[in-house]
Amino acid sequence: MEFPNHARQLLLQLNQQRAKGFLCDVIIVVENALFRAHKNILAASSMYFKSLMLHDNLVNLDTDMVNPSVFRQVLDFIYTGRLPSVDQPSDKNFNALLTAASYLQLHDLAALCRKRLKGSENALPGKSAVSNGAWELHKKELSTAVTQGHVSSSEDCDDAHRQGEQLNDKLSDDEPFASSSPCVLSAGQSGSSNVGNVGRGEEEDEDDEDDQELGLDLSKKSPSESSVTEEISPQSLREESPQSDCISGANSASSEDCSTQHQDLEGVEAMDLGEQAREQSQVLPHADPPRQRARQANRKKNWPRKGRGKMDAVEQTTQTGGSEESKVGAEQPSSRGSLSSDRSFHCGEDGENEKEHSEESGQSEGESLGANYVYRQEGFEAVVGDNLYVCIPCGKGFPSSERLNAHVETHTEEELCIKEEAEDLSARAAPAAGAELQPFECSVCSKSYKDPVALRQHEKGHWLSRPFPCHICGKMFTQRGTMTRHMRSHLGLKPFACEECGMRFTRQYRLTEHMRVHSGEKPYECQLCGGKFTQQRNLVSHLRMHTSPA
DNA sequence: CTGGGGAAGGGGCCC
DNA sequence: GGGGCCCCTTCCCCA
Repeated sequence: MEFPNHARQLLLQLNQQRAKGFLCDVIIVVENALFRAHKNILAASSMYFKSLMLHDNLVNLDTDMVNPSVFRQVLDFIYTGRLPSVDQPSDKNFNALLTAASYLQLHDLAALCRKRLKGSENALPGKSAVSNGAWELHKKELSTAVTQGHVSSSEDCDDAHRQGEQLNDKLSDDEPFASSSPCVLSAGQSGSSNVGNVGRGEEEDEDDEDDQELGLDLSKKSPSESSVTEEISPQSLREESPQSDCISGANSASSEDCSTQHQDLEGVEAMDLGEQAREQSQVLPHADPPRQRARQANRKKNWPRKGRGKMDAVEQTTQTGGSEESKVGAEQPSSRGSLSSDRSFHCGEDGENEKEHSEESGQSEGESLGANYVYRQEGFEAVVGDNLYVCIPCGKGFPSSERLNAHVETHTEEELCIKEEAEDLSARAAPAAGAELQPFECSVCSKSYKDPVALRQHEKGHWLSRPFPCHICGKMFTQRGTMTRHMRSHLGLKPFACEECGMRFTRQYRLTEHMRVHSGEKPYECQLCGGKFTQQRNLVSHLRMHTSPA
């Protein structure tokens, strides 16, 4: 007995989830475009992806091999088994697709492209026939992988390699990049990052130092993490909550999906989100092993339970089948001056939703205004065409962040001063009649304005000194390093692992600090009372207690 | 309920 | 660009 459309329905759902960013657990970076997807699906489609998905939530692809528009088609193919909905796909397009498919070891897509290219030499083959053939092959392979359950992160390299050989046998062709052995690529299993390796083709090099040569390498590794590299980062589950799907504007998920995703998914999510969340936690019963171990260790050693704030909140909502909204609430940035980052990106077609979320979460209009202060990402094509990076002050669009940054520098300080003065004057001229009349406060300097337009005008000045935007949330940073570090937290990349308890950190310093928990070292001593502390910041906090008036 | 301590997250800044 | 450190902040636990 077999339900005939089961695999197809499953893929359809997955593709819709991708369109929504729901449960997406990996981000693929292609030039300036970010694509969200499911590790399972990518790993089931390509040995190359499979080897990369084990350890990284961020994959950086070689832009010589694939560009954003081609990868979009590739991704559509992976999720649908169909060629992209291009009216008249040119041979050039198929060549680009073939290159990308070969590079990514998507053998069925490569075969399809070759078939199409060969066919075009004679006569155009029946498109539907080709698509159906591809679909049958694709469906068979994917459904097998999917029904096996979650692609085990601990699945060994031999298995991957075996399957790769099978695929290669099946499609034994002159794959230009098929020699990229997954086993070599997955050197990360022994502790090195794959992010930087992506796209290096046959020039594999296990030297860690080379890992950072390409693109964004946010995954700097701990010197010793062999014991934990195979775990799914709990952060990845948190960070890539459905609310983060704004990035999935880049996913496109083909126009037909976008047009239907709301109808289809709203029902699904309204009814089943909690169920799915529960299922997710069932699939990953040890979704947070490092922390669990840490807590166990704490209990064992009678340490206080670790307070993890936001993560705990998310964990609770997940365990109880919490709604998307509740997760968002738990994820709100708490730091001062935050530009409401987690709300500030959204699907291009989802503007209404963003408004709804803002209202639901009780933000003031001024807060939600932060949503406008982002560099345009993929998904905003309808607004700014190819120039996705927009200079806020002057509104000009640029095709890349680099071009935008170069442009931003052309705004002179003089120009800024004039603007600032004008803003100050208008601010002073406004009646000082209390917060009700000036409810829009600058997130940087706390100046208040009576309307969002004035506030926005004022805040422009701040951004020019913050030339490094986060490509995920749009938040601006003064230094590239800070932005990179910030990106790590988005992506759940915590390369520094504690050998004792498995807890992971985004910064080496944090790990050093944390290790004192295990060693019992308390190097910071209060000169007034002799109290000792593991963290200097806690000593500072403690000293305030001494100095503050009783 | 409250305040203090422990532990952790994030941003700024300097080197 | 990365490391180290500082600051502010949050959350949890416990007395």
